[in-house]
Amino acid sequence: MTETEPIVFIVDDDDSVRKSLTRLITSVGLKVKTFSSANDFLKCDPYDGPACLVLDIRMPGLSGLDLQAELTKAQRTVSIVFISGHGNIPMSVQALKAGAVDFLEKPFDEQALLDAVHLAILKNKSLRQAQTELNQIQKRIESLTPREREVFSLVVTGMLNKQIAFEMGISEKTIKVHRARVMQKMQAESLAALARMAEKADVYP
Amino acid sequence: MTETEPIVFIVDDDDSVRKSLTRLITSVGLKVKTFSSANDFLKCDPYDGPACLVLDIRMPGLSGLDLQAELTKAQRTVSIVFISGHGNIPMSVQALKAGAVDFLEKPFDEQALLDAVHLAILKNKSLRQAQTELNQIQKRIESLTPREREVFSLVVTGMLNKQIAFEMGISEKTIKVHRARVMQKMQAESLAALARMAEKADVYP
DNA sequence: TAGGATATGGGACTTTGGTCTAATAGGGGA
DNA sequence: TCCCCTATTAGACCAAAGTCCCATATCCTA
Repeated sequence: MTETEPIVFIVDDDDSVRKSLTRLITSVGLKVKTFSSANDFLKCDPYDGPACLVLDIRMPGLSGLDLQAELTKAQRTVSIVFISGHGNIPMSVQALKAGAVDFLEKPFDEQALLDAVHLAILKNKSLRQAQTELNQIQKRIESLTPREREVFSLVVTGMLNKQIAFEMGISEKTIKVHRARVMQKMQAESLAALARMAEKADVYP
Repeated sequence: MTETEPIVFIVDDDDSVRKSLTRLITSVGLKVKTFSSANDFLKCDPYDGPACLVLDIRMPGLSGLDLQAELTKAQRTVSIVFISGHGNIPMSVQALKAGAVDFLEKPFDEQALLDAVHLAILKNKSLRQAQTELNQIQKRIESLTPREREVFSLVVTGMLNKQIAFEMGISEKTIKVHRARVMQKMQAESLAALARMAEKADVYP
């Protein structure tokens, strides 16, 4: 597994802002890709790696907040640092409540922006990691047959095969069969590992 | 276990604001307690139940943000809804980054405030619940002897007693003894339950 | 209609975990 | 000095889980 390089996306309709941001961010060795509108960014291929988005609030067409909403809807995980020339409090509140990493006013302190970008990349990395892990677990759960899923959810509560058999009204022998398949399909080498997966996938109420 | 009643604390130096807020919030059946300064609130006994704090930003003495910082430092879990007459973007950003539930500008929409308060109470409830659960688990972990803790962390990775014994260079028999004590002290009725506790307490890297 | 996936079970066997009793040994506090 | 906690181990035994190999009965699809 190669460590993918982080990319900083910049979406701002102002050409000079894009240029100065690019200069600033590339100066610390980060890769940059710029877009002059939210729609351009939405049209581009979702980047499969740690990504940060430096996003202007006020733009013709889709606004920064609109873009944020679209990305959330499309389940594209980018960590956003907002920059605004004429923002207001409700905007900043909405942005942060929707998960933005920071919200800076123009003219911003260069170091503050770089800090925010680095933090966003870090957060994005761990977010992506947690997400892919969860996806894998859920995909495995989907590969279970209905009966296996039933056994799975009872097993991870700590019930004995005997008890599960009674609960489901079938033989303990059959539970063993299902259970073995669950362990195999979930790729769990131990009950402890299975329980951890269940915990992450929120199988418990 | 009796369900403790939620309380809405109001901290604002303006008498008339306190009064109108109290009227509004009690009108939906919530209990209210008011304070005219941040220090007064800090001096009062930490309430052990779901709590929401409606907090003014600008006040003589400690500001709302100062109070938020103090509460965080003191590990007092209250969910905060900020209200501000003369706030600005950096303030709102700081407040939300520090975990505030909402940040409303005066004059605020009454329904918006009530919604925020209700949301804050909900969040506070689940926060408190997760916290007390975590505390219990950590207290139990602390009650383990060093050797037991070692066995604990190896057990929850799914290792067999035999493997743990080899890893620790002692007899499998001893592992069984430690393991039994771990289950007892952690109040886990099954390996699955133990693994879930370990997951919550972040025993894994 | 043949084959695959699913669900169900039995028999026989091994490994693993849990429990009970009992014992030894060192460190530290009353 | 004596007792408690901690750590260590043994033997005996039972319960639980996992693993073979096997068989039957659906249901759905190619």
